[in-house]
Amino acid sequence: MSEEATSRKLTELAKRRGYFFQSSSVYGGVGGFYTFGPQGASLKGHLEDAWRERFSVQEGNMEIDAPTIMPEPVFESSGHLDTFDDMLVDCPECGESHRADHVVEDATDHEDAEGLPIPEVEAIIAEYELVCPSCGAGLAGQAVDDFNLMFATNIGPGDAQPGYMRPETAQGIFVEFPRLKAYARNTLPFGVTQIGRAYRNEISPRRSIIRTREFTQAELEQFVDPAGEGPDCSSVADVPVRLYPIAEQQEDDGEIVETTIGAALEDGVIADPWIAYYLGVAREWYETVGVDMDRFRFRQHLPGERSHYASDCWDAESEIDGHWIEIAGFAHRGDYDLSKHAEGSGERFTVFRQYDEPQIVERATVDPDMSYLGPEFGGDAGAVVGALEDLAATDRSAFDGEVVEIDLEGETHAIPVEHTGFSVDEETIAGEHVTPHVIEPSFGVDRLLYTVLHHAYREDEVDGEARTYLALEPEVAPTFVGVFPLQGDAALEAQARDIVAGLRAAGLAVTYDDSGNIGRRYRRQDEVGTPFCVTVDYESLEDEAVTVRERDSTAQARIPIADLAETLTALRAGERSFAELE
RNA sequence: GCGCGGUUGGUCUAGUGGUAGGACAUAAGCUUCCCAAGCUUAUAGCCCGGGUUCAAUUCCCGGACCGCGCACCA
Repeated sequence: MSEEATSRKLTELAKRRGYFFQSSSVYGGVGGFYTFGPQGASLKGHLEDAWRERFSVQEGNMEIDAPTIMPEPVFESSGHLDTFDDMLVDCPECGESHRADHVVEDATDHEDAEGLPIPEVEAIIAEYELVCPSCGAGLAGQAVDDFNLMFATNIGPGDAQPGYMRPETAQGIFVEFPRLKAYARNTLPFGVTQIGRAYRNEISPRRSIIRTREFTQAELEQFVDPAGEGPDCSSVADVPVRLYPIAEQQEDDGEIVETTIGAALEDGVIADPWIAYYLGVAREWYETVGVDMDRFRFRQHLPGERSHYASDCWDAESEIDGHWIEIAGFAHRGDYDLSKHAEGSGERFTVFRQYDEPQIVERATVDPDMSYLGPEFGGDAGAVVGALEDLAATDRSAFDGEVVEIDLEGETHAIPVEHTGFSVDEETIAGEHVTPHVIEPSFGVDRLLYTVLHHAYREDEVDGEARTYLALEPEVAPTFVGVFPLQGDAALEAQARDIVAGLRAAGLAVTYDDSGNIGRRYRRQDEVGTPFCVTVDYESLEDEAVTVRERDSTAQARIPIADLAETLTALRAGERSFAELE
């Protein structure tokens, strides 16, 4: 079975069984938008719940939920308005599309064509008679198109307040940093998570739900003190990982390095301990939700590949269709975002770091006697005060004599020191304001869901009959247990419905099915990945026990109805294995 | 955005200038009963717009969408 065949079968299964499908297709559909059906919405919810539990709850981080539309200044500061904006020019001969700014930069002295207005770029192309990099045809006179990957909108009536659909959930966290750090009681490190939708007006959405225009991210912004210690990595030191670092990618025969988090950190393959820590946590977590570790690796971004904000970045990649796709990114964003928002908003995006020991410093200050300076200097009095303050900070010896001399617009003035209020005092400095650095593990939920389905897809034979099933982890499977009466019989149906009610009351996701023969019902549940089925037969009416059947092995075990909820709950939690029930 | 290929019930697919057939699935009934059994019946389809034609699901043009390649993926 080729990988492409799996993709086709999975897409068909996803449509037919309600995992995901093209959105708005009754109106012809729209590219890059998918609806998650009943099974898909449940699976996605379970994946999000599992992520929240691991990365928010277990890490002691805080989760927020920010708007998907934000006003223009947010994206002016974040850089998305400029760098998310491409200029494209089409070749009239071969039809190839090229980045106009790159064409200009490659062939002329202009180094920052991206910042130029479009008419100017068009003029440069005409002036230099630039040609298509692919076929050499002249590009002069071709229109340069402006394309920003953010969806634009207007907030309120008219166009006075432009806004954009967020292209990543991260900005919703960054802009609220001043308030969030207060919730963290002004102490680093702390982490903030968010699970939500993000939007990118992709030129060409492709490959099912791998690249869409609306997608779900689960992001964690870990705010750390740049001079602080890293996290305790001992819990992840022994986690085995497959790494594809820059050095290996640049080799002709570069290979994936099999190592552990601890060793990679020690060898410097992973530079930052926070990145290392979260790579370890992520690797363990991915395995619990059903990512095949034989088709999983961490790949480091090449220098030219990194985002405008990142100093280092590792991607988690899963193998699908024989291709590696990015399912998470772990970026070191430095203080880029917080500094930019501090600059853009004028607010303070720092945390006060207390010194272990307060520092005592001598500080020379002035407290000028304005009743003297005012009459003496009139309108220049303010400037004189400024000059005195500067002088006190830079050259306190100037105040040693009876008078102090200052320069004001080329003229020298002598001011009696007694009127300057000059003094040298000891000042206690308890700490300093630091702009935190940001470590950002950013997960693509849709791509994870696709990976989990792909890695769970199985075909086998049961009693000579072909079978398709999804070997989903019980924790994330949309339906946990199917309950069937062995045949259409009022007594069996009544007991089966009692069992359904009991299992639902115990918090399990249950489906009831009395249609068709028992084998057909097993196959239905196999195909959507339900891990267990319970069948009520005539003996059940006598002995108050039912048959529990496991999806992957099709093995069966007889369980008393009284123990059913408890047994199934233990199976879901992984506290018991099915084999020990048989 | 460019190039190539494609679009027929829920899904997969056959076929045609005179509006379509199958398989699976679904529903009802009979029968059977622990792994997709059988019989009967039912529901349900030619992506959209324009052109050519007496007549277009079919031919032509445009569009939407899907797949692949290029470009793009901050």
